[in-house]
Amino acid sequence: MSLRHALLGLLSERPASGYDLLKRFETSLANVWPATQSQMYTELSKLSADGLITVSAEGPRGRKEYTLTDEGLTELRHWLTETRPQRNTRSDLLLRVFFLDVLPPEHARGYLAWLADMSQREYEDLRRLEESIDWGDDPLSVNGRIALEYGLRLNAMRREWAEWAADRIG
Amino acid sequence: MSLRHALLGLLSERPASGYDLLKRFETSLANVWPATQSQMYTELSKLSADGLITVSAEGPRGRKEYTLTDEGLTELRHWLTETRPQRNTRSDLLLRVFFLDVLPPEHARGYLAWLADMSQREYEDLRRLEESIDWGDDPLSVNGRIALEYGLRLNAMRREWAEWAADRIG
DNA sequence: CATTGACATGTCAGTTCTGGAACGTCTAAC
DNA sequence: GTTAGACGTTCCAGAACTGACATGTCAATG
Repeated sequence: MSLRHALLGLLSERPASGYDLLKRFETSLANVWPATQSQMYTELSKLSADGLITVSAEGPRGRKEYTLTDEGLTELRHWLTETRPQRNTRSDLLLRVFFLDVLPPEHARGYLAWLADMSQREYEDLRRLEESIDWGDDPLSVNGRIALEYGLRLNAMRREWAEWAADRIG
Repeated sequence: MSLRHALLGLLSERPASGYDLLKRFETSLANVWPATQSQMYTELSKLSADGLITVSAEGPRGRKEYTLTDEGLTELRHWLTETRPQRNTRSDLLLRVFFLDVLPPEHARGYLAWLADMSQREYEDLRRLEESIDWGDDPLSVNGRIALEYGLRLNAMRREWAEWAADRIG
């Protein structure tokens, strides 16, 4: 149900079309809330029907530019302040750990080593991303930087943990 | 699609009924892969229809005990070795961070402070859980301990990050 | 013997999500 | 001119998931 709020959030910065939002998603929110194209267009229609956003302009190729309404902004604020994240996140990654013993130890260690590598690679990708961005003082920069820092710390922690875990097996 | 594998994994330890699995889930896997009762019974039926598990005994009150078949074990091993976790996990928590600037700074800091507290509480809960369990040398203890350690490290990291982030705002 | 609570399964309507297919338009480059 | 590629939207079948409701049995307690 939070794709809704992700879209409201993006539109709170500036008006955009579904296509624009799709692009913005790819380069930012996709990491924390993956969504497909069909899901986004569907959700935009619903948001529009619910009056949280409105078609503020139509461009070439049937382009529809959506703008956040006051009601939409209220809903976004409400979501941020009155509701708390609750859904336990699913982790395919950790689920596997529970059943590692059905594999021979060297395979299990192999999985953990792969995890460590993957975390390291993601860490480096994020570092490069961090360096490639011209961080300003604007709100989006501050928030984006904070979210990115979370990713950095997560991947660092994950790598260390995977290495620690590999040692415990066998 | 991984509830399937969670169930296969649990059944690889020993045969169990849907009800048994439900209980086992609550106390272990629920943290990494939440699932409802209806989902589990539905999935058990499908697994049985697909020949990955089989009804090995029927008990009182319509109890059906399921046992992993060879085919099921093969599928479990295949999942563990041949496939890689890919789905980016959704994080309601991080999603909010992106839009924190629509709130006044003190509210934003309040959210991060709440996050830090929550992480601290979860950390302590896990510590208590860790101490309450009699960890043996069996495979499940080893794996469970490893998964728990992940939770500990994650919450520790999250708390530090939230405190760091609160400092950056305003 | 009545009741409570754990045991035990099944079904269903409604929603969300996935992974595509389909369709059409504009622009720049060749 | 035409064609490739970016732009742009809509629809859909099927799977997964949620949050109930429905139904009944067995064992122990009072």
